[in-house]
Amino acid sequence: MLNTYGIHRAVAYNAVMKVENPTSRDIADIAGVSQATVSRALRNSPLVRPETRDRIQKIARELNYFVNRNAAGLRTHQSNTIALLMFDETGGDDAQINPFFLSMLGYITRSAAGMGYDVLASMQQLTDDWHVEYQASHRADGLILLGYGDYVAYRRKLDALAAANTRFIIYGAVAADQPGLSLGCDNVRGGHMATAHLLGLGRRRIAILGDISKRHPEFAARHDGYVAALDDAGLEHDESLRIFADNTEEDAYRAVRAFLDSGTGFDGLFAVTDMLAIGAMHALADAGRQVPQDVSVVGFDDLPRAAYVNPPLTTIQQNIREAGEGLVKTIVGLIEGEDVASSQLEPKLIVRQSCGAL
Amino acid sequence: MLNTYGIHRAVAYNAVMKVENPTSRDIADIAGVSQATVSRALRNSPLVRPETRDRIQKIARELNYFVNRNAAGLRTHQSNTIALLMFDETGGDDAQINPFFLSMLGYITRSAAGMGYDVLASMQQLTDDWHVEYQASHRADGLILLGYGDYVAYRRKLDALAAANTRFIIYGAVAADQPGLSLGCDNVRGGHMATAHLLGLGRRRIAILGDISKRHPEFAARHDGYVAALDDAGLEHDESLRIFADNTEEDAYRAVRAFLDSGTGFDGLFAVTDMLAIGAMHALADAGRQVPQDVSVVGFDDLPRAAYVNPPLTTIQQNIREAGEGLVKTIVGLIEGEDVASSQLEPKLIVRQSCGAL
DNA sequence: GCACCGTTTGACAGCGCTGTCCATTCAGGC
DNA sequence: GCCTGAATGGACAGCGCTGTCAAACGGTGC
Repeated sequence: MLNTYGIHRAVAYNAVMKVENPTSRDIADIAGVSQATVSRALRNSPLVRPETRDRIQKIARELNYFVNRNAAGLRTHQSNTIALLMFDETGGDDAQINPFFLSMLGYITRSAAGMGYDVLASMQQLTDDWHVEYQASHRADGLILLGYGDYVAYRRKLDALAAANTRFIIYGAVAADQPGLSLGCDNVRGGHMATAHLLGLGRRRIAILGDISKRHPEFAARHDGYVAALDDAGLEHDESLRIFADNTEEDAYRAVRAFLDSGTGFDGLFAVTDMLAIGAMHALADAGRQVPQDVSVVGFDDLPRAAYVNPPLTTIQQNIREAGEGLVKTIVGLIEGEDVASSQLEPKLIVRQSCGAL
Repeated sequence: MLNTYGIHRAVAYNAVMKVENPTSRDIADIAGVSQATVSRALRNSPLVRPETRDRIQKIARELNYFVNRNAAGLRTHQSNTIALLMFDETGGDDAQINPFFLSMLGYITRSAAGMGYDVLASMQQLTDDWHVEYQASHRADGLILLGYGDYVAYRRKLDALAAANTRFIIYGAVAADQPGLSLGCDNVRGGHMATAHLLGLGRRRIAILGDISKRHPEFAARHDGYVAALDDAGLEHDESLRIFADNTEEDAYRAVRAFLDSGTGFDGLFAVTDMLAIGAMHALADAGRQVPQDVSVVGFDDLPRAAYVNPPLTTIQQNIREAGEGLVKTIVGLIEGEDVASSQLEPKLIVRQSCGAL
């Protein structure tokens, strides 16, 4: 390949000859215009005459030419890429990851593509500061964090990101003094809905299942909604109806079995996630309790499987599509200098057969 | 920010001052070496004295400097990125996507990270030639394709990729004359294992559930294994025991209900995926058939939920971890000019309670 | 003291693109 | 015919890095 201008490799182009890894200069030589004009034409600049533009674009298409993103990115100081970081703090067992994330990933990549952005995906345990690097190295213009697991453990990261001036948005976990943008479902409202539904069916002894500590702000918020609903109904909330479980099906199973063994009476159960609800329903079934007659169960998330467990699970749906699209729209807005803010999405009660009137 | 050499913005550096978006030149000025030396030091070149290297790296760390990937990529003509394209041809309902993919994604991103590569994720319906662009635009050095759905529909894409000299590897779908590299589970062997297991339990009327047409080469291969196992046992395979279903739980449910209504007798069922098996088990239960007594069921994939359905599902496990890591290792090998080849992974029979002796 | 050599560093070009500034062209008005 | 201004395209610099080549440096042996 000659690169001496004037004897450029593509000058001798004709309909037959193809250039192997064409650059905009090759296209320019073939089209008989300057390289700058090619650049403009391909970005649909109004500065080039439509006929010229079309001719150039046609040649580019024929030669399978695409703008070199490294060069463009170097020049413009942006990558048109957002990094999607999935924090996996459940202990590293991939098989247990909430399939919810996969749907989200789909909506995120598609709506990012629609806005001209690529998505760099990463799933890791928390190590030191790998996440700061994405923006500093110009690989991504902004970050979306899908935190899953222990909030306390990654709160430090949020502070580090904020300190490094990184543009980021976090899904779900929202604590009052948290830096950066966030988007999540209105967990308080969701918890309220779930509990109010059980109350509406005449249930009075409603247990809550999950880790509602500060480690999981979203679960804690669901608990707040639960308490508020009880309060609205004029009921005290009974601390003995709190069942702790890590967010896995197995742990929920164990916890509910143990709770049943303890003999505490209850007629309703609000599990802070569907995975927990499903584990709980197995435990109830294995202990000979009828769902929904003896105990009515409400979950949270509306996993695909929620509709197929036995009985089908009443749950609170997070609008995954809105969430994914909202995350992208917000982070892109932040990148492009618009005025954006954190927001919450409305949860929705999905009624199925795991709840019944007393 | 002054960029005139000699009055460079970072020249006046002292322990307190920090540069905002440092470049290697800033580091050089501060360290009192040339920019080239900084570049070398950060890549651990043996050409720089260890003390100099350490000093430079320390400064870089302090200033939160990271190599600009666009600039490096422009210079070296590579991006150290692989694109992961998830073909979604199931009709676009994200909720039904196989959670299998999510685990895979985890292994892929982690092993890519371990080899110094980032992963660009994309989930799309098939459009024209978007996937060719990744390499041509220097956004990715190679592609991993996780095809899901209709093979016929994306076979055209594989040919286009091959024609454009794109480096790619496809997971799962393997047809004899297919271009490019592939890695998948040995589906014939898996189908054989599943069927042989049922035969070993005394089952003789074994139905097969799924779309085993050429649209799904991996399912067709599982069917081949099924036929081979029957053959090994001296049994004819009975075409009336083929139950067609799209790869969703609901469709499997409907198909099996219809099959039961048709009155064809059977005592074993090999579902070509776990999702199908789960739908089938619901259908059997709702029709009053006992699993495993009346009908023993084997699935394929070993989804996380397979262990938690009722009864727990006997299935063929694809080693997702090996698969994810193998895909990355192979595509990186291809990118870096090593001698790599397509390969198949050994499936494994996971025995649970959905099968029993007759 | 000097030529020689290995080690370490610096100077420099240029990867392919975009944005700025300048040159050319042409239509229309005088 | 000449001037003006809009429309169109070209020249050029430089984004931040890496690889090549050459220079400087500090021993070593004669």
